[in-house]
Amino acid sequence: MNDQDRRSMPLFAIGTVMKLTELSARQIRYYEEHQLISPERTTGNQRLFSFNDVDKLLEIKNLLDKGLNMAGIKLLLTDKVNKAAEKNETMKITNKELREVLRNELSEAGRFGKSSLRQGELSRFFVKR
Amino acid sequence: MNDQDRRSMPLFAIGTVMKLTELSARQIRYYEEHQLISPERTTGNQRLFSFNDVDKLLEIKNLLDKGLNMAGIKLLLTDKVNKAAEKNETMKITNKELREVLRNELSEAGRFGKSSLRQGELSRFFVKR
DNA sequence: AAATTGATGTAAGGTTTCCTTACATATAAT
DNA sequence: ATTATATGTAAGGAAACCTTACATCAATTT
Repeated sequence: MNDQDRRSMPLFAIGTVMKLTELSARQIRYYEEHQLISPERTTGNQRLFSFNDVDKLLEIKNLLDKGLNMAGIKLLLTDKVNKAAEKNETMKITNKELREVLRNELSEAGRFGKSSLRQGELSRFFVKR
Repeated sequence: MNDQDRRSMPLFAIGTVMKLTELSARQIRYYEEHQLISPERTTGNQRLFSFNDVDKLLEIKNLLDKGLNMAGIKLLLTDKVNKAAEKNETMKITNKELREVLRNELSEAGRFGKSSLRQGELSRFFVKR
């Protein structure tokens, strides 16, 4: 079993994810509805989230705090742009530029919630190689 | 938040732990009853297990496979012996000897279950420093 | 300004998972 | 043979989760 397998293992119930991310169940389900995440299900249809899912949710939260809407967040998180970028120089630049543009359009922001876990932090559960 | 905090965070419902360890709920609760683990609880009294708990359960499973009984496992896992050993040369030796004795009393063992996760493996979720 | 859209709250009714307690069982120890 | 150990199983109840639907409130659009 490699890291990627571990990161995508269905582990957490939604209650745990709520605490981990400080998002409401409504929000989490809403983001799933809009295909930002797609947690596995138990045989009884209950959601089980992976580390990847939680990391994504933390990133979503981060971008929400900065004022982005679903569309923007989707653009930044969606495979389309980011994954394509990894394999394509031109895309990579486009992606970078996109991030810049979005970043510049942000309100100066800065006020953080009282989140106990910051975006990307859960990743440290994993071994970096 | 440091590694130890992360390792002891209450994260997993018992169903998840069952899959992770391939132990029955009955077994897991039994080991708690006998103070081998002590998972947190939700406000509604449902168990939430940490990485440490799961790692311990995997170790318990390992020792079970080797024919140890609760008493032996308890000796090997319990703070008393191991933690004390870290700080005391004499104890350390005693502990080592104890391990030897127990090891020698094992049936030659060897047959493993079809466990998808081996003892210690979950630890790799964490950063080793 | 009024209507629409986007994002989240909340409530109802139902299902699944988990809880404890208790008793059954099989193997091992005495 | 009896007792102890470790686990299975079942019952009844509580907690957590599910979907659906409607409410709300801010931001857009008309």
